[in-house]
Amino acid sequence: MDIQQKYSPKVSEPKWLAFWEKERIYAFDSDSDKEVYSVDTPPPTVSGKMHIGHAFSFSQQDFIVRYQRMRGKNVFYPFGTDDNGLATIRLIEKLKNMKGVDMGRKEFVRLCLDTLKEITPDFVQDWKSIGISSDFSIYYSTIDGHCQRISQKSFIDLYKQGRIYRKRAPFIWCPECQTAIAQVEMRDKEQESQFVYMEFDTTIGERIPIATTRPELLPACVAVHVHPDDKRYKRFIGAKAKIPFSKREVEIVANKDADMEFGSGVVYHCTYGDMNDVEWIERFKIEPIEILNKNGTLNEKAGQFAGLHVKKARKAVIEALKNEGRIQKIEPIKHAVNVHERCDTDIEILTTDQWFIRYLDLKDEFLKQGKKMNWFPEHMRVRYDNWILGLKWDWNISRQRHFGVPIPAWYCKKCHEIHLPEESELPVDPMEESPRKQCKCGSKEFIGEKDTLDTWATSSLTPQLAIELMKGTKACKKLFPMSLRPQAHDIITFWLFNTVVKSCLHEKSVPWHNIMISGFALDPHGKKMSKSKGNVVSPQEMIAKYGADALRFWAAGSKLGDDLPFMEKDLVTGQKFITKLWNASNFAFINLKDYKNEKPEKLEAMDLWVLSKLSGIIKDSTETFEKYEYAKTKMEVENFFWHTFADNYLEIVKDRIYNPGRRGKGAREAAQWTLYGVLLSIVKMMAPITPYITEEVYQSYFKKYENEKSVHISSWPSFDMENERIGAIGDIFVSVLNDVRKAKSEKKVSMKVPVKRLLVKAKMAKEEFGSIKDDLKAVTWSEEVVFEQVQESSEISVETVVNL
RNA sequence: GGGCCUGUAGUCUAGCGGCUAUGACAUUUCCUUGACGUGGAAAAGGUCGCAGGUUCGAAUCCUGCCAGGCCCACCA
Repeated sequence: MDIQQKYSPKVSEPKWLAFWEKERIYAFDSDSDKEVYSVDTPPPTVSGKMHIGHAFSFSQQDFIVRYQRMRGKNVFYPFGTDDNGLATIRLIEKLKNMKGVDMGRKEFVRLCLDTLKEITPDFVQDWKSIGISSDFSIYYSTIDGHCQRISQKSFIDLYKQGRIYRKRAPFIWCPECQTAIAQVEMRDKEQESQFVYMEFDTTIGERIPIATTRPELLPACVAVHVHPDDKRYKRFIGAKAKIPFSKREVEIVANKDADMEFGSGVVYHCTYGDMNDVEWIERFKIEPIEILNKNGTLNEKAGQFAGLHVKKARKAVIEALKNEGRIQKIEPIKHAVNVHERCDTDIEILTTDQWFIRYLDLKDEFLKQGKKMNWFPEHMRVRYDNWILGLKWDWNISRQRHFGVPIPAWYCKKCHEIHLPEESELPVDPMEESPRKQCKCGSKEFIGEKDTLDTWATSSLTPQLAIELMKGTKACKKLFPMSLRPQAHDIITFWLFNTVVKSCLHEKSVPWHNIMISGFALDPHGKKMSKSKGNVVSPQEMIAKYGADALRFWAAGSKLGDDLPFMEKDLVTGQKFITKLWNASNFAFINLKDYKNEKPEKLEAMDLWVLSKLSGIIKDSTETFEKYEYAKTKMEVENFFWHTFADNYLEIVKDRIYNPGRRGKGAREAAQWTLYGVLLSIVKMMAPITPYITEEVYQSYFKKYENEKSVHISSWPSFDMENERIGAIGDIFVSVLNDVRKAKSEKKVSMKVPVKRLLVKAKMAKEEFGSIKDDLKAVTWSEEVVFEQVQESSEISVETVVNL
C-alpha cells in the first residue's frame, strides 16, 4: 500500500467508500447467531439534495451505530427513502414543469416513479459520501410495491380490528392542495387581518354587535353565542338574530366558551370557521350550512356571494354590510392563522368523506408505551406525552391526491357495501382493478376508492418495511422491536408517535428499545436555516472543501438533542485534527519499522503513565458512548490524543527512540510497544466519528499486524492498566516539563536550549524519581537533574528550579 | 396562556454540590526542535443572565424575574 505524504480527504474518502462497498463491510449478516443491533433509519424525503440538518443528525446516529458494530453486534442498518408525499409531488412538478392535477392519475404516478428512478441514486450518494454505514443493499422506497403491500396490509388489518372507519365529517382541508390534512400538518402563521364589528337585527328589536375576522362566512351562520353571565347580552338569550342578505333567523344561545373579553363578546357560529364550530354543532344539535367548495370558492348557499373565492367574498360582504349600515368599526389585527405547512394556504373546514383510524380511546396506552422506551435525551419524552394529551381527533389517513399508496377499497355500485382485497392480491390499485368476488347483493359492479393514504400512514411502518425485506432469514425474528430509532426532534409528533401507534395496534409492542433525538443545525447566529433567509449551508460544498470527516467532527461537537450553530471555522478545527492524526501516525510508524508485535518484559514509568491514562479514557469513552454521549467521547479522546499523547508522550519517548544506545536495554522496544497500542486505541475510538482518516491510518499501518480487514469491524478497545500511583508520578513529570517549557518561553529561547541544572522538589520516593529521571533529563534537555524529596500535603506538589 | 430546553471569556462550548471554572476559534509574545508552522511553548481574556434562598461550601440544588429557542393551545 502506498503511503501518502500528506493526507487528502479528496483522495482517501472516495477510495475507502469504494472499499467499504466492495468488501461489504457494513453488510448485515442474516444467517448469524450474533447479537443483533437493529436501527429504524429515518427515510429522508427525496426532495433535491441532502441538507446540512440531515448531515448533522445522520452523522450522530452513525456514531452510535458504528460504536455498536465495533462492540461486536450484528448491525441491521437499512436505508430507505420517503417518496410518496406532497414534497415528492412538488419536486416532480418542478422538475417536469407540470401540475399533477392536470394529468391522469395513472399517468402521473408513472411519471413520478420514472423520475424517482432517475434522481434517487444521486440523492442517496450524499448519504454514502458522508460516511453513513448503512447496508445500502437493504433498501426501500415508501412508494415501491413492497411498501405499498405492507401499508395496504396494515390498512386491512386495522379495518378488521374495527379500528378504521369511513365517515362523512367536517375536517381540516387545504383548498390549494385540495385535500384533507391532519392536525399535525397544520402550522401557525402570523397574518395581518381585519377585525370587523358588524350588527345583526334581532327579534327583540335591538341590534347585536358581532366581531369577526371571517365576515364572508356570514351566509353559513347557524347560531349566535353569548356568555351566560354577560350582562350586556343576557336579554338576547332565547331571541333570534336575523342573518343579513337572507330571510334566515338563528337562535341566540348561551355558551360558556364565548369569551367576554374578546371582540364584542358575541360569537357568531358559522359552519365552519374552525374546529370549535364543529364541536358546537354536535353540542347544540344544529344543522350545518356549508357554503364552501373544495377549491375555496363559495357555493350557491352563499346567495349573492356565490362563486366568489373566500378572500374576495370577504371584501364583498364587508362592502354589502357597509351599504346597509351594519358596520360599527373595522380594526386592523395581527393574529395567528392555521395554514397548511406545505403550501402556507389558510386551511378551511370542509365536510368530506374520509377514512380514520380510531385511537383517541388508546391515549393512556400510548403514554404507557412511551414510558417503556429509553429516550435520549430523557426530556424529549415530555413532548411525546404533551402531544398525546392534546390530541382531539382521530387520525385521518385519507388524502385526496393522485400520488400515493392507494387505499385498498371498493364500494358496491348498488348497495354501497365496502369491499377490501385479500392479502394475497396486494398491492392493489382499486382504480385499475376490481374485487374478485361479487357483492353480497349480487352486483358485480364496483367503484374503486380514488383516495390515497396519508404519507405518515406508510412511514409509520418503517420497522416493518425494513424487517420484511429480511423475511425468511435466520436473523429476521431478532430484529423487532428494533434496538434504536434515531431522528430529529421536529417529528416526534409525526413520525415517532405514528410509528408507536401502528406498532401498538399491530404488534402489541413498542417498536424500539431506545430512541435518540438529534437537534438542529443552525446558522452561525443560532438562527434556523431556511432558503428564504438565504443562510443555508450546503453540506456538499463543505465536504468538497474539508472532507466528510471534518463535517462529522463538527456534528460530534454537540450534545445529543442540542442545536448547534454551524461555523465554518469548526470544520477547520476538524481538518486540523485529521491532519494531526495523520502526521502523528506517520511519525509513529517511521519509528515502528522494526516493530515486533509482542509485549516487552519491562515498560518505563512514562509508558505505564500513558497506558494508565489511556485506560481511563477507554473506560470513560465506553461509558459515554453507551449513554449516547458521543460528544464527550470525542472531546476526551481528542484531548488525550492531542495533549497527553502528541504533545507530551511523543516528545518524551523521542530520545529513547532516536538514541537507543544511550538508554537501558529494551527502553526503545517499550516505547514502540506503547506507541503502537496507544495509537491503535485512539484510532479505534475515533473511528465512529471520523471513519475515513481512521481507516486510512489503519490500512496504511496497522493492517499488517491486525486481523480485521477494516478498522470499522475491529473490536472496540478494552484493557485496564489504570494505576493511580503511576498516574501521579507521570503528572509530576509533566508538571516539571511544563515548568521548564515556561522558563524557556519566558527567556524567549528554543525548547532545545540545554538546562544546566534542573532541581525537582516533590513528594515522591527516590526510586520513583529514579524511574522517570532519564526520560525527564532527555525531554527537558537538562545537563544535570537533581531531586529533593519533600513532605507536603498534596500528592503532586512540585517545585522546579531551572538554571539555564 | 401551558409545557420543555438553553443563557459560562469576543464567539462556540465543557463542567451540573467541593481542586486555580474546560477546550476550541480569534488576540498577543516567543520557538525555522530531525511527524506535523494545517506545528510547538507561553500570555492575556470571566460579577458562570439577574435577584433571593438552601448549604460549612453553589456555575451546579430551590424560588422568582429577564432574554432566546422549540412544541402545543387560543385566535368567533
